Amino acid sequence: MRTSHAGAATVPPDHVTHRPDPGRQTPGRATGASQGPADEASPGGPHGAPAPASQGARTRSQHQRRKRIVQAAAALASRGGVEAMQMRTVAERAGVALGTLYRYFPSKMDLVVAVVSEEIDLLETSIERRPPSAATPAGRAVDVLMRATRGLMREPELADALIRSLIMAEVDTPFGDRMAGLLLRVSGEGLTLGSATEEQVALAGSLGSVWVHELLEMLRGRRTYEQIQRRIEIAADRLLAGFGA
Amino acid sequence: MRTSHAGAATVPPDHVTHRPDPGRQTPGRATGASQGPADEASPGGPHGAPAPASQGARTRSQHQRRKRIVQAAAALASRGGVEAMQMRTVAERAGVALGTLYRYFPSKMDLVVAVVSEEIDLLETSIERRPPSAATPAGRAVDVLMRATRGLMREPELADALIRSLIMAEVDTPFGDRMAGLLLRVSGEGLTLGSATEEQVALAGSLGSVWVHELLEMLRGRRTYEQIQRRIEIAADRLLAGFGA
DNA sequence: GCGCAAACTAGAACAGATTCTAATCCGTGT
DNA sequence: ACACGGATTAGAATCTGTTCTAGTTTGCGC
Repeated sequence: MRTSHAGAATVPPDHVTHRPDPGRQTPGRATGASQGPADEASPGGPHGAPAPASQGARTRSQHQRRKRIVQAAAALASRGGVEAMQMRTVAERAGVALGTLYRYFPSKMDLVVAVVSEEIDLLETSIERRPPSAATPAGRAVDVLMRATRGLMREPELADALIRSLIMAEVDTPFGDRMAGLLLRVSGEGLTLGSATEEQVALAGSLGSVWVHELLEMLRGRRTYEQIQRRIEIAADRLLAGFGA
Repeated sequence: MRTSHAGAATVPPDHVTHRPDPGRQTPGRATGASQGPADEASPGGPHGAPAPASQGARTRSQHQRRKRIVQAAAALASRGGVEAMQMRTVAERAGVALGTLYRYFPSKMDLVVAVVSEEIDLLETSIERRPPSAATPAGRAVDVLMRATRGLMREPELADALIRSLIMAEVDTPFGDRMAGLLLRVSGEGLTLGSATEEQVALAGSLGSVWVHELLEMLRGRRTYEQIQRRIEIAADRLLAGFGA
């Protein structure tokens, strides 16, 4: 059962799959949610960081371990998709016990999310290094989205896996908001999720969801890169009209 | 392994999950895709109908059987979501053997898709019976989408399950196009997927993906009905501007 | 009435995710 | 140096989707 445990331990509970959990009811043992007295509300760095517990000693090797895990996962996923990224295999490649892997990532989805996070980090870095130069807000947004699209296209297996998981994930880490923020940032001058109007945030979010959808269609083989570009342009032109400073 | 069989048999291969299948490689036995000499390219009615083989005799009881299965599946899903809709259980409730269930629906996803199809049929029927009356194209589209939203909200478990599966499904049955067509129909006078311009189709599709995304957010508990409505209105106003006859 | 092929059935078998167990490690406080 | 608790580990055990097997049933043409 996926009844998420209350994040308790001195470990890096990197999970994100929480959900209201509307009375699941897997027969069999009904382990009451409980276990560790130790508490701590994961400070939550940028992406779900390991969040060292109280002290901070073992943290070092734990960071390494987490890194090895995500790395192994990404490697496996990049060829063969999520299916090839089997928990046993990941654990093996990362040199940790299956149980440990599950301690770091309560579910496969959490692991996938971690990998996706890294990808998004990469995109943001790329954007910083070479900001979109188009004249219009829509143009800049399209630039960013297509850049991301190209990046994902390079490893279709991984992309497919990640995008799907991303959508499926009962993620607490709003990737949607992250993309919306990114789009807002490149669209208007000093726009941010904070300073933008509710309408602007909604519109940026909408563009983001259109992009994800198109991406999905492409991965299904129903869209070519060009078609996506065209569609994103069409949507962006309307959704982001009048966003310029 | 999900290496889809070439649709061969005198049965109702209701599947839809096909995918390029980029070299899967489950170890163990590597059963060569083969088995039935009988062939037949499922005529494919509206939604993936049972598609009787050559004759047409046994079809009757098969229709019943298929109906019982989908019904059982929907019932289970409506309380407990996809997780509660276990293949074994569905087969049991429908009074068929697990093997038979798999003959009708090659994978769980196919079953889910069948259930979703019924839901969409319901929506289309509802629209016909009581067409949206708003004055603007956007208004009518919003009307339709929010009506669908309310319908899905009634059975959150089922909705969640279905929407997710729908997105995930490597469906050959483009639900997206179906929604887009529906939206086009209520937006412009004689608009249809055929008569609309490429841009219009793209825009209707975009609105559809925004809706799905918002729905997903709602199911994740990050949106209220009102928020969705507002966001859909915002997006529709821009995306469907100038759609009137 | 007989024989065949496809559809069905019951149930075993497999695979991969997730959970559980018992024993060992390791860093910290004493 | 010693005890303690959380972190790890190897591996068994569960759970559920999917596949496979062997035997039975059913509709049809002869």
